[in-house]
Amino acid sequence: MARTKQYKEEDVIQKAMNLFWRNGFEATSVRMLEKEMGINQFSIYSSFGNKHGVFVESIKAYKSELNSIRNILKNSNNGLVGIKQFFYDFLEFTKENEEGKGCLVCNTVSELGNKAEPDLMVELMKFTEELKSLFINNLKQDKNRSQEIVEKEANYLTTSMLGLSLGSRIQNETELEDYIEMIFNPSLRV
Amino acid sequence: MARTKQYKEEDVIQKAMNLFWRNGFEATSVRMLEKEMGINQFSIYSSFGNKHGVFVESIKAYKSELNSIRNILKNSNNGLVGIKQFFYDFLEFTKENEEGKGCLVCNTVSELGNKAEPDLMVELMKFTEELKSLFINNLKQDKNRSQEIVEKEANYLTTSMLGLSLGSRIQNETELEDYIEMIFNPSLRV
DNA sequence: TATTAATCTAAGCGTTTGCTTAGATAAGCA
DNA sequence: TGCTTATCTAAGCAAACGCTTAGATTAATA
Repeated sequence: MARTKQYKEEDVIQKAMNLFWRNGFEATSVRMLEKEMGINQFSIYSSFGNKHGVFVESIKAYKSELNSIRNILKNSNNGLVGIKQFFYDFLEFTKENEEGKGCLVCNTVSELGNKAEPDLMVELMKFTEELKSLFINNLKQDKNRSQEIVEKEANYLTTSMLGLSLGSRIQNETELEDYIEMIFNPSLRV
Repeated sequence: MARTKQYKEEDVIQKAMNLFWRNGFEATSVRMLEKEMGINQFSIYSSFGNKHGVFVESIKAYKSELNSIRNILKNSNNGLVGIKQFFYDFLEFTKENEEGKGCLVCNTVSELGNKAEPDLMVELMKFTEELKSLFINNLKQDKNRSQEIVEKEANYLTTSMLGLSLGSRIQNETELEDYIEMIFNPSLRV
């Protein structure tokens, strides 16, 4: 028969993901991927088709990387407290290995916007929707909330996560802590 | 003597800014700038040095474009009400000419992060700081707020603006309105 | 051990990138 | 009107881009 692969695709995607996370899609070249993934361009293209294919798989890997903190939220049954914890967990998550990377999905939305390829767009949207539904679950755990207000609060929390992602890239710890604390213990009212 | 310029630099920068706003820095090529600005590459380079120079001037132009709604906030003396109005004004601003562009400064922060050239970074940071100081001014207009809480609230509002910018690129009107309303009329509390 | 076929290396494909330059053009002063 | 000189056009530079391909290598089967 024939020769066997000298790498596991999940291993090299993990490395590709970290590169995309640091640099974004456009600013990451196939030559850079080659070095970081530790395999030749031929192998990259035979395994993933093209650069876009590597990226889509990286996004999927990112989402399962996020599963650890996602599951903490999913398994919590303490309503808002669990959501607040998720905000702090997420902030820690963005700082692992290297600071100022933010969230890969949010970064991608910002970089490509509505110009993302359909299959990629699906992955990005699923991310936001899943987040929102997790928020809704936990919001419902605190009784005496109407369906209507839960929906509004979930929309608010989802967009707030986008702010946290972008904020984590340029703001200091105090500013970010003030941000999270103010979300869950607000003092503003018009 | 010699020939005179056939274009005003402020005019062509305005057009460059719109292109950068739609596409981001990397995804905007000098050939695209050439067409959009209506002048030859030679003129671009003799007027602005290089692509980066065009971009820095575009960021400055963007900031003065934002002056109209910035001044509404600056001249307001109704505290939080003025800040809330600014959030809505900003949302309208991001939709002018074309939807889903977000805020050029926020987009740039997301694209380049801490890899931005120093002179560009200065412009980006000035933007955030100025925003924060405007918020502080208005927060102080509502009496019985301590200096300490004003600082926290300003940090919160600044990061919230980042969320609004990114949100404006992917979320619908309802989600965005829920977001703003919840900021200024919060129902969450842990 | 010889055969087979997938995986490897490395060179190279055509395009596009940011930027430069030689020569044509034209505007103001003598 | 003729000279001067900055601005224009358009061609072209090296480097980097995403991607392909020919040929060497290697592991599993017969």
